[in-house]
Amino acid sequence: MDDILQSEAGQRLRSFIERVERLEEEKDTIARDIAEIYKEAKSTGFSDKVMRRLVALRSKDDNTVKDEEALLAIYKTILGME
Amino acid sequence: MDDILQSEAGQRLRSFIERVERLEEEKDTIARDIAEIYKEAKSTGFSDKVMRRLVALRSKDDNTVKDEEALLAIYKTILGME
Amino acid sequence: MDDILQSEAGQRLRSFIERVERLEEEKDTIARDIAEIYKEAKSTGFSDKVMRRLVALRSKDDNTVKDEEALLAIYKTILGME
Amino acid sequence: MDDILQSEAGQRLRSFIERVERLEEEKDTIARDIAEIYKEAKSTGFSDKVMRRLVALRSKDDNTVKDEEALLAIYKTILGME
DNA sequence: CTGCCATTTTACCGGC
DNA sequence: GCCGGTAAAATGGCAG
Repeated sequence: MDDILQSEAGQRLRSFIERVERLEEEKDTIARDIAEIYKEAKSTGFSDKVMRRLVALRSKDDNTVKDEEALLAIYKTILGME
Repeated sequence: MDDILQSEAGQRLRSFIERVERLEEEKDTIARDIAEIYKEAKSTGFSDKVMRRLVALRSKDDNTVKDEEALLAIYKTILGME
Repeated sequence: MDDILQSEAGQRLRSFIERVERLEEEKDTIARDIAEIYKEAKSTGFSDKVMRRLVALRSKDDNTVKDEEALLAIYKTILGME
Repeated sequence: MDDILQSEAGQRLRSFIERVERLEEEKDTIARDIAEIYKEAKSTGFSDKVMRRLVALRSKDDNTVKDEEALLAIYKTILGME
């Protein structure tokens, strides 16, 4: 079994996994930080839900957003949702 | 409208949003890095899918995993899944 | 082992699992049907993405929707997104 | 505006949406039924979490599962996870 | 280019 | 009322 653990392949796999794990940890930390901010904002009276929508919105191409909104409005009209 | 933009609340909201956006950017970068590693590993002959499962597995509490596995085995037996 | 398979508990577990599986199957069938409709709609020129938003919208309480939209508009103003 | 509401396209859109909504309703009902079963099973002493894993497991192709498990075991060995 | 699969994100619904 | 976990939805990447 030693030969497997010490093998080229084994060392490569181990390296890949460890690199991923380190990055995952960083990612989780950041995700937690983001959650913290929303929480803080919420406790100040802002809606975290709406803030999330806002952030998502800002990250998208402007024209795409406009187009979709326009289409949505049309569909609403067709369905009589004024 | 200037009063809204300049208001305490306005400045706080702006600050929250900008902090989130900065962190989101970092998170995306890391996510890309992780994807890169899996891709590289895959091109070396490893299964990225199984590697992902492995990473997920290692991130969980050992006893919890053991307990669930044990229970799962029992249920399988009961159902005749060998 | 026969005693486990034949036990009260075993029979109950089996029954639970089988009932779930039957329902899951039905659920999947319906999900597929829904996907079909969106696909058909898309091929007729409608945007499936916008249609999904529309359906989601209609399933929510009107006031909730209105309130969120209003808040979003306010936040946009604060951030100078016209 | 009447022409839009009465138009071919309008009627088609309306029909699509309504069909989707009807199916979504059915889907929700079934989902509720499934939740009920798990709840009942749990109150009888079974782990709903493990039962869910079991159901998921059974819904997958046997060989795929076997192959992945085998590979996972190999990777674990390589990493010295007993 | 389209459909499929996996991942991520969001919403929901329990328990505490 | 908050938080955790769970299920659903949406997005993005991959293969055919």
